[in-house]
Amino acid sequence: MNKVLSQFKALSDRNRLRGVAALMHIEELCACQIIELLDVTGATASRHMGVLLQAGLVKSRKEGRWVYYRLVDSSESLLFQWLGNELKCAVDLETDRALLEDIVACEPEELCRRQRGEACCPK
Amino acid sequence: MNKVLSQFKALSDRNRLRGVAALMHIEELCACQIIELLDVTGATASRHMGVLLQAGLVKSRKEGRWVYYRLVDSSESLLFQWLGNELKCAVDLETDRALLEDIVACEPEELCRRQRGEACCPK
DNA sequence: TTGATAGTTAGCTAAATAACTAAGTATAAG
DNA sequence: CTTATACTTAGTTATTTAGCTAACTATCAA
Repeated sequence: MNKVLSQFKALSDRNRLRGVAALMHIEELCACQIIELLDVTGATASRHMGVLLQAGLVKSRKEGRWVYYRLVDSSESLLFQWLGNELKCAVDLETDRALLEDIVACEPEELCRRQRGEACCPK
Repeated sequence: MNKVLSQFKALSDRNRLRGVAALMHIEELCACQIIELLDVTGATASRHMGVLLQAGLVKSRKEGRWVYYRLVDSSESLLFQWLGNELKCAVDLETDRALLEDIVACEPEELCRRQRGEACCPK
């Protein structure tokens, strides 16, 4: 039951759940995109994604300096089906969904530039 | 997403998950049976069941001095289906399942007698 | 090779939480 | 009415954890 427990623990944090919800919409997100979405430091985002990785809910791939995350293959499981249904109508995720649109409109490079204070793409 | 979050939080504690797992086997359990299963004080068991109640995962009914718990009606949901599947093979729940058999073999009255130190039913 | 950048790890602090004991509430029994 | 009993609530303590800053690693560019 340790695996199940670690998965519930991973999903029982608001920011991590927001990250998972985002990945149910966008398929793949760069670390810097998650930082932008959650509005936390890179360190915090990294640790959150680490928890999701450890729990086996998310996988990552590294491409140059960038790390990309997506849901694991078993994300068709009943758990994710249930979660998708529950979150479908979540009012408090609407701002996230809008924010996500802006975020994916940016290339990671531009986003990172923005994050270190240099003016960049729309919004 | 607050409801989902509270459900994940409720399920992300080992003792609460053990309680839910037990209720997936037995249908209805008295508070004193849960105390016995988890081997915690009454206060602790009560608070745990309170969390599960608040999260809408469990319901309770009072009968005289006894309080009985069972899963909510929607326990056929995909979440519980998934959970049932995951826990089916959980090795570390086997002792719980054996313990449960002993526990339900006792009437609550006998069990409570045992809990306050008086000798009682088998085991 | 040197410097910049994306992300992770380490160390710290503040907040959340699980456990206990003790006090309180509600029901049954004498 | 009084006492015992089943459970809950309040208050305390110890552990866990989410957040930050700072230091570190790895990759890219000049």
